[in-house]
Amino acid sequence: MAGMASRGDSNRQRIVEAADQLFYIKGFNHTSFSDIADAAGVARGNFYYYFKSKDDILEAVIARRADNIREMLAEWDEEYPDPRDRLHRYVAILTNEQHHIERYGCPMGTLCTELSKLEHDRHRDAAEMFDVFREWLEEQFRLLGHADDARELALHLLARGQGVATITNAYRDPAFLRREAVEILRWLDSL
Amino acid sequence: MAGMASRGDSNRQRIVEAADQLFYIKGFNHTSFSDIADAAGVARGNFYYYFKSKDDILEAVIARRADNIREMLAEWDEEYPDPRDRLHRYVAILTNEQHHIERYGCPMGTLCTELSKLEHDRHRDAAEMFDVFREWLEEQFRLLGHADDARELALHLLARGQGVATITNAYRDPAFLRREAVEILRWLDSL
DNA sequence: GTCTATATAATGATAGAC
DNA sequence: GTCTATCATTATATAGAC
Repeated sequence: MAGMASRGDSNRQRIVEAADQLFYIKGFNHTSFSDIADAAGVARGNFYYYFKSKDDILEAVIARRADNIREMLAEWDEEYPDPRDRLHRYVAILTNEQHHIERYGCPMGTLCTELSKLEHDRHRDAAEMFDVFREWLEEQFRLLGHADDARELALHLLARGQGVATITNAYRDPAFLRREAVEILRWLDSL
Repeated sequence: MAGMASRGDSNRQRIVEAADQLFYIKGFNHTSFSDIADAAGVARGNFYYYFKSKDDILEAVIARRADNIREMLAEWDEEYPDPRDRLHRYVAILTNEQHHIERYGCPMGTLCTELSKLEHDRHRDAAEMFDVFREWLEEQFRLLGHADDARELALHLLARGQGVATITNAYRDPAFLRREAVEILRWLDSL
């Protein structure tokens, strides 16, 4: 029926999920259609039924990631009434994901950096993934009485995570990550 | 004469310098031989007289960067007798390079991250660029009486710089970089 | 040492059968 | 909607003239 959401979306979804993982593990540029096709179990030629270009797949991947983050934060809001607990939960991403970070860095940071160097049109969209976290972090700091510098605190916290991810990945040193996570929590508690 | 350093090294040097810049601006994978050839003013075919592969050029670029860092740090050691001044000079890299960082991130961090995702053999060598800074930073912290945690402090300082670079690049926001540089100096002075 | 071809492989993208 | 060819382009790398 015209206008109806077409079925067969499972193939589309599998392409986006496979691309999401591969863009994280191998990077956007280095991931080929063949790689995605193999991982998703879909023939190369069929991609162009759902996406008109590789950039279109990238756009879908970024939207998917942003949605996943929003969903996760909404769950945290329900689970943790105290903003301080929410911020602690945020920092716990580092230790929970330490093995992925050790191997591939941060999914947002590394994609943003790559798209920036490619002068890719979607660089701005990628940076908006950070905004989903940033706005949520700002809200928590506001709730804790830091109305004036909520934005600065949120950006600082984002940057701390990025720095830890980059160095952990460069040195393949998850022990460094764990030490820094403790320091970040200490900093939060000192506010 | 056999064993003598061959002349005509100026072409070799121009290739490495052009590759160094382009690997920073466009990334390693996205930089083609044609790009380097155009920038260096050397014919593509002539590359293989000096380097047997693109990876060989990468190796030379990493070695060049490490040498440049060592040279810079040696100059700082002469110019600043006080370890505290040396650490301040290190942080000043951020503000001095703010426009490059805004556009391309950190040369070391972004190359390391990219090579990691490419599973490139030279990832380890790239990480050793960080070591040049790290060992020098450790020495300064030791001189300031932090013998026990010099390594942790050095890694922390490296990570702070990486985080600032990544977020500054993602948001194209040099004002954030300047605020964070002030915070890092405040942290150093509080030790 | 330097250059102009050119080989070879991989990539993103298309055409068209079913 | 899904697939199998296949095209056009680009990339690294080589051969060989000068």
